[in-house]
Amino acid sequence: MGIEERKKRDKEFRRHQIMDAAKNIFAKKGFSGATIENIAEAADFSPATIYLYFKNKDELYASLSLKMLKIFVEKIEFIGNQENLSSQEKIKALPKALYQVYETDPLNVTHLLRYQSTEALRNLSPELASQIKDAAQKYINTMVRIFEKGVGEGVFQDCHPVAFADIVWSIFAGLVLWEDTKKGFDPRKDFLKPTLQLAYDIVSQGIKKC
Amino acid sequence: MGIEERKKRDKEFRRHQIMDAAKNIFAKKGFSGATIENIAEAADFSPATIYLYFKNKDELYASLSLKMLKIFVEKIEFIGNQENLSSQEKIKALPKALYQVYETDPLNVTHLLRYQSTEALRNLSPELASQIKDAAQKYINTMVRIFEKGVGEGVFQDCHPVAFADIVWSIFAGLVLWEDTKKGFDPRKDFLKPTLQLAYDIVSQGIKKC
Amino acid sequence: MGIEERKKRDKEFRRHQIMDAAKNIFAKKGFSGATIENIAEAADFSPATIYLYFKNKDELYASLSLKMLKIFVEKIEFIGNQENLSSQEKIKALPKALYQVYETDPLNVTHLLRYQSTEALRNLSPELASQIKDAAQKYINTMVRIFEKGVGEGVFQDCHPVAFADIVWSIFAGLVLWEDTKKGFDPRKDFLKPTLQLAYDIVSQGIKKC
Amino acid sequence: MGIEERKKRDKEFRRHQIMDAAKNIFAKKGFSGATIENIAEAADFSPATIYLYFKNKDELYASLSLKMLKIFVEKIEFIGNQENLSSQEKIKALPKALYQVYETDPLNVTHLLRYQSTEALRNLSPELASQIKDAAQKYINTMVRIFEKGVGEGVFQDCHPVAFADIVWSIFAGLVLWEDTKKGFDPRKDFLKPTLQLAYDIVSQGIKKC
DNA sequence: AATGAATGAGCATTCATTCAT
DNA sequence: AATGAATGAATGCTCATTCAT
Repeated sequence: MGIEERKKRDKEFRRHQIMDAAKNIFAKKGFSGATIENIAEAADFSPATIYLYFKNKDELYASLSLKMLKIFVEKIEFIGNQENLSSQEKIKALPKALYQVYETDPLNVTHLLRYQSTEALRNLSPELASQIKDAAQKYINTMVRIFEKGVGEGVFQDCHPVAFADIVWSIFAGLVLWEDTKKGFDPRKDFLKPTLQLAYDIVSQGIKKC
Repeated sequence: MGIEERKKRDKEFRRHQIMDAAKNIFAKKGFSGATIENIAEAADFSPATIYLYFKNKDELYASLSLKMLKIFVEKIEFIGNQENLSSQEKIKALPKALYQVYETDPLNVTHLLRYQSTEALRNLSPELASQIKDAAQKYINTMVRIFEKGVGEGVFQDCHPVAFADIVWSIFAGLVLWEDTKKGFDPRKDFLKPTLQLAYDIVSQGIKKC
Repeated sequence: MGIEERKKRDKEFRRHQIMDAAKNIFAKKGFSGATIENIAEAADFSPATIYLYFKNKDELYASLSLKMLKIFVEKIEFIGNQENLSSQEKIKALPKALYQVYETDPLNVTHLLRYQSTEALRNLSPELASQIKDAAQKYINTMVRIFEKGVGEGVFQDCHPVAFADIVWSIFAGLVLWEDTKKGFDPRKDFLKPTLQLAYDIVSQGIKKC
Repeated sequence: MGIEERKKRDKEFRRHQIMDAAKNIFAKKGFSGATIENIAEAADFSPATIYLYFKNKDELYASLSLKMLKIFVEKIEFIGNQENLSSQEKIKALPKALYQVYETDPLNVTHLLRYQSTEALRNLSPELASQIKDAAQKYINTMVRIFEKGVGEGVFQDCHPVAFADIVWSIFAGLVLWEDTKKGFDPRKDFLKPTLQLAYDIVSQGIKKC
């Protein structure tokens, strides 16, 4: 009993060891720049061992994405579940929450957002693909719920709630990537935080029922 | 003299021949999926010839991006210059204009937006890099001008104009990529146009001075 | 004692379990196409377990060959021992007998004949190698006896009996492989049986003393 | 004109350079033992260059086989065309001719015969496959012609001529492989030549009309 | 101007085999 | 006896890029 469990935990632990290493390497070198050997080395394993834990490079990368995605979803759900916040306040809470996740690991967040849907994410095992889809769906559901409540309360204008959820996410993704682009030209500049703030201010203002 | 000019025109013509071919191949196969040989073949040249016109694969790709970017800038400038439109109307004109460009060549636009700032765009020749920077700057200038005019007229709330320009662009980029992602899961769905519309409606509403 | 024996039998049983599985996998995928993992799975063991019963992949393969070889030898010896057959008739009985074995498991017979002496069969453990050699020797002895009897009786021409044994075997091997080759070009054709018949008719005619 | 031709010849020359190198490496290490790198090195080229001349390892190997096959076919056709030989004599001339080719390059002949129809020879480009098929067909045609002439003249017994051609080839192939096997057990022994002789003596005797 | 020819450098993945448990 | 876990070693093939002609 104890043995079984310990083995399982060990295995899970090593899986994470690999994912951690991969996270760093991918962030540093990009998806195609990173080699399995790099990752293996960083994880203190042999390349072949990586394949005991992940079907292939794509799935390893996708696992990382999924993990990140889940963190985002959690954050959003947390906001959605806060009974003491008004719908307005929930929208206003978004930029801070999203930025917090971004801050944890800027490179990987940027990466996730950029490669949201590259070839790398096609050809995944069905389970992984559906897990990713689930996470995305959860996000949408939460955002829709927040929005519809506001509409029901008469504080938000009535419009397509899923489209709204899309917009909220896209603003975040778009800004992260765009700021990244700009940083490419001039590395000193980093206005992501205030710009995010502004963007969601505008949005929350823009959906208000006058 | 005439000869000189003809030569130049010829050269420019062949450059475009290559870019056209490249555009299709990149769109079809993605950046790393496309090979110089593919492109050369499509352009009816030998691979080596490509290098007479472009320093390397990255620059070829970046040239394409630049071209697309210029089209966007043009469109935006055109809106900015329309004297008969109010500041409000100019903002409202954005989604249609941007979507029009998108429609021209969805794959390449998506591609441009995704790889805005990948490694591919580092290591460019200084000229090309600065040309891209210029185009981006032009876009920002135009958008800033539109916005500041509205602020001056008291119809827009006062906030950082460059941040506003960033947001406007990011919404577009973000939505295009996100819709592309969603299409990856369910190819039938394509709500880019109405969602863009809604997004800019919200924005134009959100920056209005009450 | 009883326990000892039971253990031995069990072990032998599992050995055969593996060999059976291996036979199928090798036949289906060829020697290099087959993986120990494939075989282990088919035998309901883990790969590591295979190595408790066979030194390595080569030996596992060779064990199979040996088994097949023994079947051939048996058949030939059976013919050799039939007192009621004349030397002539014994030669004439060969094609049917050989074909019968072939029929049992065409893929594995073909395989055995093709890889009779590949690298796979070098590096064997001495015991296995000598067992294979023994089987081959037995075959030769039997064939030589048959032939020499015929010579002694004055019905066969006098020639080198071992060479004769070699020829008899080679015709069989050669035809099996050649028919296999031809089947590669046109899978419908399969004339092995009549061609074997004809070949041994010619031989038995050819060695007759006029 | 001269330039074109010289280029072509050069190219052909390098192709042969590679084939020569490959021949040696394949013979020394076997098909799967040989690596492209080995071959490239032996041919004084880079691995990538090999692929300019051959689609892949399989085709390179098959080209070698084809070459060898053509030599065999030539030899046989030469015999078939010799007007001054009787049908009997033609059959009797076979072992010497076949052995002569064998002697040129025993390793490769053995190899060809062993892998006549391995996976390596599947997946070939249609041209190459058909060339090989053609060569085989030519051999059969020649042998059939020889045999049928003998039948027509009343010196050979009447039997299926293609089967006869198959047998003739199979005896050669079978004996070469079998002698190779035996050499594996005891390298000193090499009785291929006399055994071939004997085999075809038996055959020519066996098909004679009494 | 154009290109045929050549290549260096790179890389995901496979698998037989070992060994601690 | 059985195996889960780990790995060393191996390799065809691709492709951007260069350069002599």
